[in-house]
Amino acid sequence: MEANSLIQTLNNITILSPAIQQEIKLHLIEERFNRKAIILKAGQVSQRIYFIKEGFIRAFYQKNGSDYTSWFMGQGDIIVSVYSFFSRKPSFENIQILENSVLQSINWDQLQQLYKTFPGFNLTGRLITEQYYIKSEERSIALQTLTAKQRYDALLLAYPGILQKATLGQIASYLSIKQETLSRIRAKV
Amino acid sequence: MEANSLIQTLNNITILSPAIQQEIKLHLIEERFNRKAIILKAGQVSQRIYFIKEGFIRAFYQKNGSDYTSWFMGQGDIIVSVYSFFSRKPSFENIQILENSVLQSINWDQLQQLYKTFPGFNLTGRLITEQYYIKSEERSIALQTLTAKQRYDALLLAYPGILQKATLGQIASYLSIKQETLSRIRAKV
DNA sequence: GATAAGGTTTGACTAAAGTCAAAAAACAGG
DNA sequence: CCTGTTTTTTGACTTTAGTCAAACCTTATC
Repeated sequence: MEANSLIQTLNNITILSPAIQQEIKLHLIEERFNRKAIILKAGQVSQRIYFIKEGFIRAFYQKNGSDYTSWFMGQGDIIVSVYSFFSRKPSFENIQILENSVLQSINWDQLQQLYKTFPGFNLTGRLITEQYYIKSEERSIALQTLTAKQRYDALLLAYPGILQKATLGQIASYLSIKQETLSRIRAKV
Repeated sequence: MEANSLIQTLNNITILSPAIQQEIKLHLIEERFNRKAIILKAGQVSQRIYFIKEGFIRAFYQKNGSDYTSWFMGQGDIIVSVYSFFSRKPSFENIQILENSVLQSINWDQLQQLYKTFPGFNLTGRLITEQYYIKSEERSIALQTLTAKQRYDALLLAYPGILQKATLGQIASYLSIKQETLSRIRAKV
């Protein structure tokens, strides 16, 4: 089995039967995307759920004329605009490639078909959603209980190469501070 | 069928077969809890997932010597310390009754048994988790894009009776501001 | 209905982050 | 390697929220 593939990642969550694996492989497509490409635009309904085989990506939304980064995601992560993909409503967020990436994906209809054909596959979907829920909760806790400097340090720890991939403006918006503030935090060592 | 019961709420998400409904009813217990009772203490592994038939509840955690309210929840909500219940690790948060409540609940083993016996029930679990994920995301967005006053107004709108049930200290900690700041926001009308 | 405990408000001051503008540095293409 | 664009830093100033302490309410209880 190929390293860093979606199938392998799913198998690490819970073993999939050969039949499901076969069916997933049948629909999975692999694509390359270049830096700065937008793979989901706000206003569109998210149609595909992606797996990052290689690369670095962010999700962001705009409000009151500013950008807010929701997430950074790297190799091995599953990315999707949860709200739009699952509710089938227009997305409020954009998904943007930050470094040339190789993504595997399947579309909504195919995923629903998988759930229908293999009810037990809902277990995988549920576990992934639980994991992402916990991540989201951790983010809220960090925003409430850590200083801006501590959040910055934690981000660098989680994504060591991030300074080469994202701009300080993007990072600041993820940390919930202004770029000037981040610049001053960095200056102070 | 009883109004505001867990079974009814689950059926609104996706229709359950009579067999699953029967099995759930078999394990569901209903209990009354009084104001100030703690139904989950930090450090314990969360064993039960609750449905609020009636009442008002909050989850909070302690860090750096302060209380942080994670959630307020009312009638019709399903409550659980997601992290602890699903990972089976000690909870970092407490769940506290704010007004006398009637809760229905089942324990972890019984829920897993349900998932095992009825693989399609994972669909319900997945959809609920998706809903809660979206709520968590909305919370982060509110924290990033709304002023403290706007967050306060939104909370009052979501839970009109909250001022009679929770203290201003609890509300302030949910809004991510100090009690004194909330007091001043209220004074300025 | 006096008292204590819990909860809320106010005041004076401090700290942290935002704003706006401009300068400096880094980068990308021709 | 020059030039325009984007990104990052710096400065002066304002705004918002936090801190600590005291005073003031409200509620429950004896």
